[in-house]
Order: sequence, then structure tokens, then C-alpha cells
Amino acid sequence: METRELTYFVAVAEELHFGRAAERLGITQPPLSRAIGQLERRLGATLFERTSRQVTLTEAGAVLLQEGRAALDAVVAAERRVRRTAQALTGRPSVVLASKAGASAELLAKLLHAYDAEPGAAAVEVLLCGPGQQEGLLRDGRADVALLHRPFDSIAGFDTEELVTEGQVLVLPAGHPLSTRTSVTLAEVESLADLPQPRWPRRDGSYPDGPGPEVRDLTQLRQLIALGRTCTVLPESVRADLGETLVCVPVSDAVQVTTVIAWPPHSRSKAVAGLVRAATAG
Amino acid sequence: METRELTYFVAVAEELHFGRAAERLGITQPPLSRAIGQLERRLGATLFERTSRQVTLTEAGAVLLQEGRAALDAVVAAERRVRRTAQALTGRPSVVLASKAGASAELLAKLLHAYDAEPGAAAVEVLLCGPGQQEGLLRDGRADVALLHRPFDSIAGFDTEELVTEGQVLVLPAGHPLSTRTSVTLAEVESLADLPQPRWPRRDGSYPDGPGPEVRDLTQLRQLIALGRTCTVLPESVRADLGETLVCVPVSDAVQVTTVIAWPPHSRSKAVAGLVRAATAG
DNA sequence: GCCGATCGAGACCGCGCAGGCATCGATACG
DNA sequence: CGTATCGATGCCTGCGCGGTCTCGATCGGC
Repeated sequence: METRELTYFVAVAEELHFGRAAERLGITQPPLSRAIGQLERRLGATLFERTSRQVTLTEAGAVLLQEGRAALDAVVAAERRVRRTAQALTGRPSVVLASKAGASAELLAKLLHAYDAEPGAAAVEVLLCGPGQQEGLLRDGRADVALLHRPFDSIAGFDTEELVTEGQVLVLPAGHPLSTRTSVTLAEVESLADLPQPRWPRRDGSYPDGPGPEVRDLTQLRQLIALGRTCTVLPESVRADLGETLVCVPVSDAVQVTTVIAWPPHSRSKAVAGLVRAATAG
Repeated sequence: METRELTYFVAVAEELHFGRAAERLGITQPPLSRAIGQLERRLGATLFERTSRQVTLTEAGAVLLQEGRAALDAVVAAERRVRRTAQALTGRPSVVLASKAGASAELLAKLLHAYDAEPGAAAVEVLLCGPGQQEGLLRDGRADVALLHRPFDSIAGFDTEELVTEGQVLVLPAGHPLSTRTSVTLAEVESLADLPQPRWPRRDGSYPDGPGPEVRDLTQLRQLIALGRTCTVLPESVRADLGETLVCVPVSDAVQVTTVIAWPPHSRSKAVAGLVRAATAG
């Protein structure tokens, strides 16, 4: 199976429409239809049920979508990492560390400081991204190492080391009735009609339905909380960079959040190993 | 990067010889040289240092070998799993479970029994393999789930659940001076000049040097121990299927061995989920 | 020191296949 | 019943993969 075929298949499987998939791929529809047909014949499996009105994935197709995405990620990761390795030989080597924007800021600062102190430390490029994106960055080679937060982020397929575990707090505008409490429960948070929970984008970029505001990062979120439009439950460590206008109240029954440092298994990079060492030593 | 190019690269990187690599690939040498050259140009990286007398991997080449193998494994795994899924639709679905031949026999029997009792259980094909091979089987899709033994097998990149942890015992022929002891140390085992440790094959199939006999599986090993040619340290559970001629003595300072059930992350298979459930419930 | 063997690179050629265009056949809808 | 939509098919063209032949460099033997 060639990566070109896999790319074509994934495009069709995601669009469920040959015409749109072809457009996305920058080719015309007929060669795409033929390529998929040929792939099906070679695999001995029907991947799509198609009528002239709609295209649906078969069970085999669903398996190929899952496995094929992983395989394509692995291929582009290989390509990116080779490019970066070759570049590194003509300058100072560098690592890309992915972290959720706004999360674990203090931990990240300490980590970078500790690592920089090591002899022969590489340049660390910090890639701040939206929630849930680190996994993809790590998987397709755009990042070499990442800070993830269990149980929110999936660590499936990565090597990890636990760094810290913490409880969660409710962040809400100063002056709100709940702001003087010493502790709240999740049920109480969810029943706050005046401060509906914010809605985060799904992996495909769309937003779920609901009354709360759409948010894309913590800066937005902080501002919306300060404006009294929403509230949210976050790991304790956000306390460090909240202003005067926001208040934290521990949530008694929220899950514990563990920050882990994660990297692709079998990483050859000394820089990644160094970062992990620096993180776990601290 | 096409999988064909990756396959070519890996062949050359493993042979470190364009002629032999071409032969292995079933093509002639000139197109192979060209393909590699083209790949290097496209990646902007020199992958091999070549003189007319010898070929060596560069740092970038080493990275591509590592990542490329993983990527190729992912591609062939996708292919195999789709084929198997399609087949399963025309008959009873089946899962392939890989396990070290001879290891965890009792656990495996219980697991299969417990799983078969589940409603809608798939047919389980058991793939008994040599030590250290389960990882590859799972990675390239020949197996769907495997029993691994930490710390011997690498679980990097898989999802796992721990099943049992046990100590290790020295297995030696009945009548040997040590056979009446209640416990021995690793140092004692290694200093047994009359029973040198057996040598297991490396991943590439070659054997390390040493005085002990070369072995490939537990049956061979058992026979050689009975013949008084060697002895070995194994997890306790082997006691169950030793004959009268072999004796076990606990090794006090050997590492604990944990048997885990492992599967590729993001497995969609209900059968795999069922097997894991059956294994952890037991 | 020369010759032959080995090995990777380059020139050249042919064929297979990917991709484009035009068209067909099927289905849903007004 | 006509029309619009959408995937499949037929036909053509051009690129690129693979084959053969050859060259140039390096090492070893006599």
C-alpha cells in the first residue's frame, strides 16, 4: 500500500464524498474513484458502500481509517524528524516541546531552566497549542516531546513520566456568591445558570451545542470569566497566573490531574532524554 | 514520502550495500541508487556516506531508519488488519493473540477459557512465538493482542494492563547440588561453571558468544536442563509444567516479572476489548 | 606499478500507470 | 418526467519507474 493511496483513502473517508475529497487532494474525481477501487481490489475488502447519492464507511473502511491515519502520521513524522536532524547538523540542535497554552506555566519555566543548565543543552522551541492538540503534534513529528494532562489528554502510544498531580479549582469572577466558599462540588458548578460552562472546540474544529461561550484558549477564557460570562474548572496550578479579578475555589469531587512529560517511544534524541531527565529530577 | 521509497531506504540501510539491497528488493542496482538519491534531495538530507568501497549511515539516516521502520510497520499493520476485518465479515471473527511459547501457559489457558465463556466471543488464534517477538507481531499487525513480560519485553507504544507479578526461580536438573537449597542468589547462578547459562538469539537471529548452549524455545531448554547441560532463571509459573527431572529453587535477588496483556493503542476491535476484560477480571 | 574485481553513479530507453477530459448511468427531487 | 447530482467508465497523454549498458573510483593481488 503506497502512502498516496492511503492519503486518498483518508480524504474520501473523512469527506464521505469523492468530489470534495478530490478537490481537497488537488486532483479530479475520476482518478480518485479509480484509485480507491484499485485499493479495494488489492486489499480484497470493500471500504465504502456507495450509491450515487451517498457514501458510507464499511467496517473494514473504519479500521483502515483508524490504522491508516496512524500510519500516515508515522510517515510524515519520519520525514519531519529526518529534515530536522539534517538541519541540526548545520547549526545548533533543537527540540520542539509542545504544551497547552497557559497550562503548567510555572512547571514549564522550571523545566526549561533546569534543562538549560545541563551541559550541551539543545535549543528548546516551545510550541504552545490548544487543548488536545499536543497528541497530534507529537504523533506527526511536529513536536519531539510534550507536556500532557491526564486524564484529559490521551497518552496512548507514548512513553511518559509523571511530573505532578494536583486537584482542580473552580475559577470564577471575584464577587460571585460562590467566591467566598471554601469548597464546591461539580454538581454545584454545573448548576450555575448564570455562569454556563464554556465550550471548547472538538478535534475537527467544530463546537458542541450549549449555552456557554465558545473559547479557544485560556486568555480568552480568563477574559470571559472576568466579564462574568462563564466559569471553569481547572488544575490548581492556574492560581499562579490569575489576576485580582478572578477567584479560585477548590472543587472537592473533581478528578485529580496529572501532568506528564511524553515522547514518542524509541526516541533517539539526546535532547529529549535530557529534557525528561531535567523534568523528573526537578 | 512513498512507502516504496521507505522500503528501499530501509533495505539499503540494513544491508549497507546497494547491490545486495537491490537483489533483496528484486530490482537492479541503478534504479535503487537513483531512488535513494532522489529521496535525499527531496528530504534535503544526506542519508548515506558512500565511497565506491563502503556505505555508512549518517545521523539523519539513522533517524530515518528508526522512524521509517516504525512507519512501515504501521502501514503493513493497517493493511493486514483491514484484510482480516474484511475476512471476518464472511465468517466468524477472529483475533490473533501472541504469546511466548511456554510462558504463562496456565494464565493463558485461564484467559482463553474465561473469554470463551463470554457471549459473542470471537475465535482466538494463539500465535506462540520466540522470546521478544511479540512486540514485532503486534506492531506490524500480525497479532492483535499479546502477553508480554516486563521487564524483558518492551511495552513502549502499546496500551497494557498488568495481570500478575511473580518472582523467579532457578530451574536445574534434579540431583544437582543446588537443587536441595531453599534459595539461591543470581551471583551463585552465574558462577555455576558446570551449568553455563543458555544463549538466546538476538533480534537478528544471531547468537552472542559464551560457553552455554544455543536455545530457541523452552522445549529445547527444558531438554538441555534435563540433560545436565545448562540451567536457567525463569518466572515462578514455569513450575506448573516441569517434569520430575527438573527442580526449581527460588532466586532471592532476581527482578520481579510482571505479565501484562498489551494491544495497539486505539484498537477498535471488540474482541481485543473482550480479551482484555476477561484477562483483568480473572 | 599495473591489471582486474568490485561497487556506486550516470546515460538512455521503453512501458506502465497516474491523472485529465468527456461521458454514461443511477438516484433523488421538484 | 425532466433536471441536477454524483460516482463509474473509456480514452488519451506524459511522467517516472525500472531495465541495460557503461563509466569512474577504489582496493587487492601478482
